[in-house]
Amino acid sequence: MGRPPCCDKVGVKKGPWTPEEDIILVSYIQEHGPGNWRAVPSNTGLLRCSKSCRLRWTNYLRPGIKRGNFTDHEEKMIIHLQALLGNRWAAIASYLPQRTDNDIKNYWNTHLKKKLKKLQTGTEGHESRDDGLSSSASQSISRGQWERRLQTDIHLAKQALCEALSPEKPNILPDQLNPTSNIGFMNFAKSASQSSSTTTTYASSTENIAKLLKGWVRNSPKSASSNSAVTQQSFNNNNNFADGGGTESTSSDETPSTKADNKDNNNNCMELPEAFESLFGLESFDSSNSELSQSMSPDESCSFFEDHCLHDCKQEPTTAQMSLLEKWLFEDQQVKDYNLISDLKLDENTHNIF
DNA sequence: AACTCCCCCAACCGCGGTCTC
DNA sequence: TGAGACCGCGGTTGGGGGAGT
Repeated sequence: MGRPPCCDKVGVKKGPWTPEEDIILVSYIQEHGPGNWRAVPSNTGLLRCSKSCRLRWTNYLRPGIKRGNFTDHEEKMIIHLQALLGNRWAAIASYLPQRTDNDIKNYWNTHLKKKLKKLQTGTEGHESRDDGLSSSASQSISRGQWERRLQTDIHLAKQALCEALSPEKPNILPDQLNPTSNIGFMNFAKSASQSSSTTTTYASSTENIAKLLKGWVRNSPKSASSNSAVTQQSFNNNNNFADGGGTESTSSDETPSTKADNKDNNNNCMELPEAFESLFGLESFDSSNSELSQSMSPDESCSFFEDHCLHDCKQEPTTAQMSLLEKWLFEDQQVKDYNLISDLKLDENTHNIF
């Protein structure tokens, strides 16, 4: 193991990206679409490793990233999902499409961990261990307890999915959706301007780059599909919608992930276990939405959304799924929180973890 | 005003998983 | 089938900037 780092070559630049580099990268992606990162440095002349390029794109330059403060809803969702999924930031990020996994991770580490820890020490009246909430919340839950909860979650997810697949279920219009579950594509158009208030001068400039991409995604056929790089982060990466299904890959650039996405997209009619897997494993779930572009205007998003989510196979309710999932997450939250607390307390009692 | 401390977040690192040949 | 290449993820770092003194 221990593959040598990809960036230890002499002459590879590290550190903060400059606007010039960003423009070069964005221009290249505009032309070729994201993916095939290996080729990016050589083709662009950027003195960056492929990884750095990918990271810069996925965490910063790609369209639709919301910056700035997390809403209460996002915060609760993160807390809840973290308790459920652990530190699987990419998975968590798939529920918060405007946020990158890195953002969520940072937010957790810098805010939520402390906040919950404080809350916990406040309610429990004695200090907790110093190993952080993440570990206390997720690691302290014994595997058995976690699995028990998971069983319950599976049941709830199945119920939600059944409801979601029910034909009687009214279509959920995008503007009725919860802002965070709404994949951000409705709000995307606003996001750049909104977020600009919380970003640095340079960040603003990159947002401008992202804004430029708005038009690009709409106009460029190539950008539509390629997406390998963004697939795993799926929801986050809604710039790949243009062909309406991720069915076309960028010529020779089709990557494994692209194929996986296509496969996922073709698996819309899921059996329940798969559906569950999609809900928790997220890949399928994500990819079904990965085409949705945050680069769309709200109106475009609505129509696209309706076109692709409501008529496409039994996939109808991508948003409905999301909505139900959230419903499941939050309407049930009190119960779950109670369970979590109980579990944590149980752990505390039985394992003296705190 | 100068200095120190602390926080935040962009970026890096290393590993595991997957794909290709 | 196995080795190498590539990608994505999660943990960690460190520089910039704000807050406090």
